[in-house]
Amino acid sequence: MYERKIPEDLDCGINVTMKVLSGKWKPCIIDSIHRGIRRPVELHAAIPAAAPRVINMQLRELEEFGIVTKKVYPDSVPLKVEYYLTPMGESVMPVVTAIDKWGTANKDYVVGVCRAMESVE
Amino acid sequence: MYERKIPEDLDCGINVTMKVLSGKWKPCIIDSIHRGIRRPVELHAAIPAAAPRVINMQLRELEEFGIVTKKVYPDSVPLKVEYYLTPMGESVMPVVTAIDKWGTANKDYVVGVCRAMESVE
DNA sequence: CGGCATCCGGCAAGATACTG
DNA sequence: CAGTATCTTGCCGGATGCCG
Repeated sequence: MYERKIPEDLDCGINVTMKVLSGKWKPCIIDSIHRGIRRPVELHAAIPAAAPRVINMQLRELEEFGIVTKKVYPDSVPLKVEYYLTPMGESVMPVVTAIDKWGTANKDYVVGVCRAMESVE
Repeated sequence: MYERKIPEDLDCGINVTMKVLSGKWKPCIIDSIHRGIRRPVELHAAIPAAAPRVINMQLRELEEFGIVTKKVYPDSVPLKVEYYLTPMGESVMPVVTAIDKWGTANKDYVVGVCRAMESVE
């Protein structure tokens, strides 16, 4: 669902959620924060494939939508920052959980299909 | 969540689902088919913003993953085709439903945030 | 460490036109 | 109506480098 930029027709509930969750790593990031991974470096360690810059971008987008909040420790050296889910962010968890659950349950199947597709090309 | 093409790291359940649902209109299409909208024209009517070509592309991708099946009526003039959810497709419905539910519940909030963002730029 | 600036490539998706 | 072929484009995200 992470996808491309979203249908502007926000009448449909689906599109509304898409608008907020669209971004290659947003669901992963939300899930990670929910699990207690709060600092950008840690997020990058948890999701190595996502470049720090991208993580940062997506965090700010999520912040704009009130899904996460940023807490800065100004006196900390080196600089320390933490992200938390807001109540609104917590309310999206059922969506993220559903995504994770289906993916986990059907991982083998999907991987199988992917392999088959690759071997054809 | 519809998003860009997905993390190849299919260890994470989230990425697995992303792999299957990524595409600007896939969740909408799945939801529509589930509601009994089966023909491409009807789907286009239901989702006017999605060009027929794109709907077709995404249908084929969903077909590759075994989420939908195509039924052709060869003797029908004009040509008639119908798409159905497979059992695997039905199993994704909880995800789609969760997406729709959250979006519907928070539509006003999200629209509000979007407006605020626009007026700033 | 956190995060902004910049440059660039890829690819999904829009537009259009054409077959069966 | 269903679907393909082309061409074009918007823009997300990857890569690097630098600053506080």
